[in-house]
Amino acid sequence: MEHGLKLEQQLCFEVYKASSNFTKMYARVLEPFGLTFTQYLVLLVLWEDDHILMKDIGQRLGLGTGTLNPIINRMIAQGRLTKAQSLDDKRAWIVSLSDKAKAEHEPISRAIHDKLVSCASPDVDAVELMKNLKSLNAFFGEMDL
Amino acid sequence: MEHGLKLEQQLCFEVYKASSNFTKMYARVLEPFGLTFTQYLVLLVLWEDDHILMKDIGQRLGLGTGTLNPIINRMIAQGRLTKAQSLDDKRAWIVSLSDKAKAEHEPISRAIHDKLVSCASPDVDAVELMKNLKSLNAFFGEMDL
DNA sequence: TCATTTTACATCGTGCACGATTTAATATAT
DNA sequence: ATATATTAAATCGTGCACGATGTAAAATGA
Repeated sequence: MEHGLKLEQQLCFEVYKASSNFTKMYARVLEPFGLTFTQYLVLLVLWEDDHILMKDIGQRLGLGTGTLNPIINRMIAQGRLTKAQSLDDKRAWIVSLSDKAKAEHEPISRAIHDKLVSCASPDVDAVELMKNLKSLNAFFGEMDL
Repeated sequence: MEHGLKLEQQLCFEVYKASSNFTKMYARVLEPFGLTFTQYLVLLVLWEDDHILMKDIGQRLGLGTGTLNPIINRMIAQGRLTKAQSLDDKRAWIVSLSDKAKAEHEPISRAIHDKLVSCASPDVDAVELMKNLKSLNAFFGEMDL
């Protein structure tokens, strides 16, 4: 059936564009801090739970070691994170926030918040959109096809 | 206000994950054809309108020359596309489908369609989701902040 | 006409994102 | 107890994605 295919094609493309648009918007806000969007996501995780394992960060963000390891290393080089071998399991490494990164929580969150407020659109029902996206992602999570 | 910020943070992340999930799903279907998701998007454009300029492809997909040029070159190397200098404007290059790429339209579309049908979820209201995403992307398109 | 600006494309450097492979540590299963 | 398997990270290669810069062609303007 043509119709169903076409709809789904457009859906994947709209999601693709929305992700690109969000990333660009965040990139502009984060640029003065010397942060990328993905690095910001790592900080979001650690601001919520500090001193966690690489694998736990990867699991929360849906990123593998091939992606996450270089990001963490760059953030260590930036002086934002530290990595320490776990005593319980010598394979595992515990990632922690530096004082600098802790101090950045407030100003960065404010910068993002200010941007979102200044952009608020009445045409976009964020609550409804979130609900649909969560269903979609939950669905993807369960199917591993 | 904390609440508004938190919602938007989650929204950008849900969009980010949804895009990643779609890309992975499409990648698996396209892998037997030796195509990436982005290359498939280029084909979607050309299957609709053949013999168009680089800049028009870039505009439709929201990609700049730094991204698009290497993709087009790889697809030329694959024998899927050809590029010819425009006679009207010697700066511009016209991209066209090879016979191979035209012949692939049907089997690739069917493979994608079969995958989507086999995955159809009653929990996801695709129509509603599309509507919200289109509003969101239209909004991004108008603000260039 | 001729200098200036704009446009279309090419190139470069950085940073994801992914799958595949490797290495070391731990768990398991005889 | 020891071979096997699994796990946590690191590494590698490919392919986006983006901004910045370069180049040539075309459009603009005094």
